[in-house]
Amino acid sequence: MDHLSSNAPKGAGANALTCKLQQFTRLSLADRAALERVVAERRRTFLGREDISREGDKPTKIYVMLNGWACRYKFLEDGRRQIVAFFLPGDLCDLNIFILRQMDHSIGALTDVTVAEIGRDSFERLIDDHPRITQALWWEALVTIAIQREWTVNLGQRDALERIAHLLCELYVRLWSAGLATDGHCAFPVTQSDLADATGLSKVHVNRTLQELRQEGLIRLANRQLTILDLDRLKRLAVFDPNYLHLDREGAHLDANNE
Amino acid sequence: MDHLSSNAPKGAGANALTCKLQQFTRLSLADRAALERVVAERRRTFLGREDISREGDKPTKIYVMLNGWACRYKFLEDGRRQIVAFFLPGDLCDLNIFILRQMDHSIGALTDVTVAEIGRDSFERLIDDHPRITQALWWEALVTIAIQREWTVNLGQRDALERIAHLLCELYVRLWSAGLATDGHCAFPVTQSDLADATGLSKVHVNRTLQELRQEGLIRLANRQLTILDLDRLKRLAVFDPNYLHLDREGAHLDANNE
DNA sequence: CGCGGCGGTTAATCTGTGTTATTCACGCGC
DNA sequence: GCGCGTGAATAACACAGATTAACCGCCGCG
Repeated sequence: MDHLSSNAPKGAGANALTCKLQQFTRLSLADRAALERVVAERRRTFLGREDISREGDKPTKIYVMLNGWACRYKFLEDGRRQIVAFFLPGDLCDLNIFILRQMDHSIGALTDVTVAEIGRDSFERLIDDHPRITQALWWEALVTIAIQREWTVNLGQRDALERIAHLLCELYVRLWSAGLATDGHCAFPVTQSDLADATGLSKVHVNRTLQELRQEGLIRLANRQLTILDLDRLKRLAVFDPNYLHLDREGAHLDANNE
Repeated sequence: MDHLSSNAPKGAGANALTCKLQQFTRLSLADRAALERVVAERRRTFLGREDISREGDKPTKIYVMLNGWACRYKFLEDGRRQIVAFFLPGDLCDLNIFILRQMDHSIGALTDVTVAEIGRDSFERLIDDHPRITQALWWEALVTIAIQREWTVNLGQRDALERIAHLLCELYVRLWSAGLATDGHCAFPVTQSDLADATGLSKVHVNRTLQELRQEGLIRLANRQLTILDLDRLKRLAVFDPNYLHLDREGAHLDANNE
């Protein structure tokens, strides 16, 4: 087991999706079983750095991330690259993607990755039979858009320090909500070069900025493991308002129990 | 009629939505009639600079822009403001917005604006009865997301000149596809200050950059009217690839005729 | 009629971040 | 064991774009 696959903690598995959707709405046993079934139907694995889907491809499947990290990215013709989103376990790509004739961006694996491929038919059966899942999936999609908007704000308004701090906050909270982080600690398999492509900074400056966060006693980051030492202070520094992640489920915040 | 309302050309009206959706799919007479009906049900107008909906509000309606320009924006706590999207006639805000408990951003009118408010029920009736409209609306939503991603790329990778050029290209093409631009000419009611908030540049630098575009003979911009003098060159400068707007309707590109 | 505010323009100065380059540590394949 | 590629860490220097400030024209308003 190399350093890449070790970035995907146990306990993730098919549950990451279920776990995340339950942040929004209660799911019945039947709902959860249906999710597990659909997700188990057809799996694929990709190696780190491999493309999961490429700009120009005709989209035919919905992918659900089960394990590992990936990213959406776009190249400009002259080679510049922008990462526009990170995929974490439990995330899934645009529900309606097959409406479009071709992908306008690529999806690349950052670590070794396992995905579930869901065909159009299975997907339609799932949402026809399980209204709560449907609702939860739409919520997931809206959060994805909200995140994209927040990235626009991040790149447009925040300076380097705030920018990286904000990204760390977001990823930490998202991992936490998928059950993949505790006590300020999580896997973090993103290289400084990837961070540069995601934040629109040079990798040299990403390095400088990470040093600063370390020296401020805000984070520890080494060996693809991140520890946030003072989340509150990091949030304040980043002007991070978790609102846009819409994680607030009415009343039932903590009970991931059976219905 | 003041200079604000003059920015919304005639011929827009309820048709802007229909016109745009037909870029993607053929709509039958019945489809189009249904669209007109829903859009005529309940209208509201807003003055320039007025907020159409505010961060924190509970979303209950879907808005369709009929006339005028608006924008989505977010404030950071310390007052910095980022415009994350422009709304043009024919655009509509997130279809599923009522799934969320509160808005995570605001929508503000840039000019005087007319919108159609569509309630949940009317909307559900519309999509139940008109599968082609449903498909076209999803397509519209996917394009909105794709635009948001492209803005991320724009802010992350392009320098000031490319950035503004890119935004001008996007807005021109979108207006054109809504039937609101011809021969390189369109209304452009966005102040330099708004442009600054949208591109993440200072307004001084926006001014300098617009000068440069003018001196290069690429655009004419005055009195809230934009003329693009050399679209091809502007696109090349901006590294603009219209792919992400997904405007390609199979075969039938130009026939807006009856079915 | 004069005043104030907004949008646009220009200039001088400062700074955050990019660029280029070098070095080090580590793991991998041969 | 050696060479190589990749990720990380620093340093010196350059520059795109921010900041601040002043000024103009226009329009609406008292």
